[in-house]
Amino acid sequence: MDDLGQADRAEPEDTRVRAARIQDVARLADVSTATVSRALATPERVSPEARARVLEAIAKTGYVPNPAARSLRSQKTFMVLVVLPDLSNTFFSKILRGIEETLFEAGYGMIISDLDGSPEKEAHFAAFTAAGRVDGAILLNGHLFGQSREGEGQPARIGIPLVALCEAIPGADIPQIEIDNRASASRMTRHLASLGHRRIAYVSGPANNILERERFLGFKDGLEAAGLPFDPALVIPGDYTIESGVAAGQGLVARNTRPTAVFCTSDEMAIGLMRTLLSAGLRVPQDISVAGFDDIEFAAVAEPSLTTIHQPRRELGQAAATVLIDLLQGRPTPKQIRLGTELVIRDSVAPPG
Amino acid sequence: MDDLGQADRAEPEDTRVRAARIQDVARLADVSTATVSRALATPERVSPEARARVLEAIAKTGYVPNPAARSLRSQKTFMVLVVLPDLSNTFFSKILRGIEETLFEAGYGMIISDLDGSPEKEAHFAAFTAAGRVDGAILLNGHLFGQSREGEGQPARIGIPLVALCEAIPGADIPQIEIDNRASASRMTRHLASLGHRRIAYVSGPANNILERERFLGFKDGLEAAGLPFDPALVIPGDYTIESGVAAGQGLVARNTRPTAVFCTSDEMAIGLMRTLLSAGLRVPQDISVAGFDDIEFAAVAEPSLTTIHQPRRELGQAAATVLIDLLQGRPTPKQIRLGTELVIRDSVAPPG
DNA sequence: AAGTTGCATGTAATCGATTACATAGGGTTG
DNA sequence: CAACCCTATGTAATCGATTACATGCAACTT
Repeated sequence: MDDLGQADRAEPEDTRVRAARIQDVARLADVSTATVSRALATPERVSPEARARVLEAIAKTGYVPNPAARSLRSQKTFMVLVVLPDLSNTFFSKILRGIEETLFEAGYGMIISDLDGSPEKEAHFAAFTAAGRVDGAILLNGHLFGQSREGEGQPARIGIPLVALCEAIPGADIPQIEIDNRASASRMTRHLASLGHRRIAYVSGPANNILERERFLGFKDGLEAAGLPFDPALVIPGDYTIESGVAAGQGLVARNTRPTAVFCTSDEMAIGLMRTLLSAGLRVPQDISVAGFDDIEFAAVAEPSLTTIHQPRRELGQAAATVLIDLLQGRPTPKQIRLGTELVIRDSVAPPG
Repeated sequence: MDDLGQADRAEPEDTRVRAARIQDVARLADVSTATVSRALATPERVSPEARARVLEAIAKTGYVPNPAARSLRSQKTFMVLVVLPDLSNTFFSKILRGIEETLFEAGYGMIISDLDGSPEKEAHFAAFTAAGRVDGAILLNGHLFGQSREGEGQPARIGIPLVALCEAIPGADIPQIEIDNRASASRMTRHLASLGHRRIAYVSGPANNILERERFLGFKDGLEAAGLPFDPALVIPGDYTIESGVAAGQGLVARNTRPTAVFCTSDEMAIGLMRTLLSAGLRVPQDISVAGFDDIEFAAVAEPSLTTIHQPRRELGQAAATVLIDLLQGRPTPKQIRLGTELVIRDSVAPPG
């Protein structure tokens, strides 16, 4: 019966080669499939001789375990979902790299979901995770799946480990990996003030964004620490994109009394804003200082080079992946990790003229 | 026996909720599992009444098919691997977005592999695909898995559909999605020549890179078309990164006779190079013109704004994903797609001073 | 009315691994 | 030497879907 079964499928003269199965390895090594499986998963539980024969057979057949079968039985996928709001944003790419390399070393693959502000996409990926296609997820988008719907702090329960990266998720009982946005924004504001700036404008992120809220608080902290009044007229709405920086710049150019310094809460906005100021004939930093936030690659080669807050993006990604893997493997994890930032002083900020 | 089997696993008072299985749906809808499966896969083969009951049961249970089980049986994963040389490179992010959105609409997920120049990572992902974790792959890295080893045009045979994006893979019998690099480079060269530039430097990509080879041929085509001689002394090595642009700029600054225009084969190099020239007190474009290639987001807001070749990055990604999906679903596909580029004229290029 | 066709559905084999349980054999202990 | 334990290994159930094959029934043909 066994032989018949084997013979049945033994038609290798067919056109294409079928991938080797665990049975093929077992037969070649003259052991059972259980031993093959054990030789790979728990080598210490298999005799050295058997192990050697199995490894040889694996090398000979080029056997690679079928992940679908493995996952079906063990309920593990060795896949992690990374949810982000905008894949084409420069800021995320280095973070992704940090995530990817850490996951890779631990044997996990990375599936990316670019939500792009679409609730249906979000619903799809919620179902996706619920269906057990991934073992865990890293959320860069600032909220849990379906949190908008459910109100409260009780969103659709996803039964897998989650980690929030960069954008902390208020009320969610999951590890948060982030920088201290408030302190960093305060730091930059104080730096500007310490150079003598008294009228400092603030180009914001999107309303309701958690980063924006923190940075805005930090901005006000900084003003207060420097003994400067807060003037709402100096708050310019933005959304972290180059385009919104350009728009903010146009608004500034049109004013008759201008601030002497502008603190943009992303480098992309700062670069877009500088561009607009320069085109209008203003000089940076002589006429107006511009500061950014993030320290993306282009900050150092902008003209003038950009004074900004450095975020350790790669390390943020690595930390998030590490925490998630610890969660997945049942190790204890911290509830919160805060990585330090640095004030990077370049040429776009100077004392007021 | 059936009942016993059911009773066996019916311990729902346990702590966590188990995901609904096809059996749960079948029982609730009072049909067999086969009918549930058919109601989803081939609705026309199920009576309207049964279908309605199944759909209702699915809604009630929140059933989502287990992908591991489905994939084990049907040998399909609905996952696509995207292989790229450097995830943190700005150039790729918009392409990725084009790929992701197209795959998503067709019901496919995207797994990303950042090779980072590591042969072992490449080997890992070759095994990964061979193990059937993905249905197909989009290669942005210019060669097939293991092509370096095997020599010739006969690399380790991966039994799944592949598509090459941006970097054509010579000798590989797979669809290629790309722009006409040679014609585009020629176009830019002729543009510079037409403004009166006679000494045009060329900052190259990495040696042996297929894009580099094509663009270099285009550069020489352009010179020839304009009746200009080719001078090897005006070829400056680069590797598409900002840093190599900076280095190229330093080399230029140190020369006593300089070209009047520099054609950089990536925007990142052009921006790094401009930065260095400006820091050295040279004016762009008055003293020296600088042109780029790619038209990344920052090209328009660089100072001065960058004259470059626009690549339709999102559309490239979409086209590659579309072709791959067609391949996966057995539809006929073109062997090659070439998307058009555009010469974008901005401020970094002017007639020689 | 008997035979044929086709639709809707159910039964059970199957995909390929993991792992609970069973077992054989060697070693240790009293 | 009997009782016991431990190690290495095998047997077979199991994960949850898909799908080949079987079946029952209604409608149609001659």
